[in-house]
Amino acid sequence: MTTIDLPLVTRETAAIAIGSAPDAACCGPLTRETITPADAEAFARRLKALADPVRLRLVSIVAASEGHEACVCDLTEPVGLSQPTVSHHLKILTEAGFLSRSKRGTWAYYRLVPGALEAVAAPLVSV
Amino acid sequence: MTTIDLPLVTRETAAIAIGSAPDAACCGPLTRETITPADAEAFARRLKALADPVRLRLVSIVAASEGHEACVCDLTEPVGLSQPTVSHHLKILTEAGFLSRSKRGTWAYYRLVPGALEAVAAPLVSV
DNA sequence: GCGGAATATTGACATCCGTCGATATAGTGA
DNA sequence: TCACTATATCGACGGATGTCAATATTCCGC
Repeated sequence: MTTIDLPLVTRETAAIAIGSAPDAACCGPLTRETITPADAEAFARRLKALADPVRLRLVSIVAASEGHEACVCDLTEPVGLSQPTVSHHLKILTEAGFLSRSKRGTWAYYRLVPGALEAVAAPLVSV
Repeated sequence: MTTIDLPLVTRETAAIAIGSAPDAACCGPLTRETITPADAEAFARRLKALADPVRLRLVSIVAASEGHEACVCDLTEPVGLSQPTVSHHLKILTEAGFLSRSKRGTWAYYRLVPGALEAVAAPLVSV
């Protein structure tokens, strides 16, 4: 069977998953007006998912892989960590909306969600 | 006396503090080629400094303040935390190169380092 | 120099996080 | 149905992190 698990859709990621304008991440530019506590909480949650050296490498490796996707077995060796740990990091990235998971056979293929990285970068740029 | 504490200059922040081209953050776009473990470590360290709701609010409040600077006494009440905790967060942001500290009298004024936020956002955008 | 105010540092505490080994789950092929 | 493979989940452990009260430090005005 072939199933596709889209990333967990929350109020923050809905705008990205649905529309074609991923710029509406969570909030306007940080430096224009003070961010609300709720928006800060949501934005911090997504940044935290990315703020780990292993997860940054996983995102980078997936994006640079053949067909822009990779299975867990392809990722374990490059990062030098156990399979459960790699699966754990991939789950965090998927739930944060950065990766999507599609299972084909016994393999689970992960790929970058288009616009997700740009969306999290948007509030950081002034103009 | 009046002293100015520039943010801690490391190999990662040196390019920002010195030059006028803050784009050379640490690495090229994440999605173009796989990031090196060392670059991932450095990039994660800077993202982690930003990935906290309180610190995001502090950055936002400082940037939106009069004269683009604020002292600790101005920041304690808005975030609703104790003075030591606010000083702790400001130290983390300063050491990560996002804020600079200048002491005038008993007060310590913090301001946003120009280009620091844009520099951390750069590796996340594809083009 | 002394008292007071603003800030930084210290020490303690609870919680969260990254990691692994062991195990469970799901799919394949014989 | 039965091994075998790939992946996910669980439980445990050590280390990092956010918070506060107490204290130290630094600076100003008198």
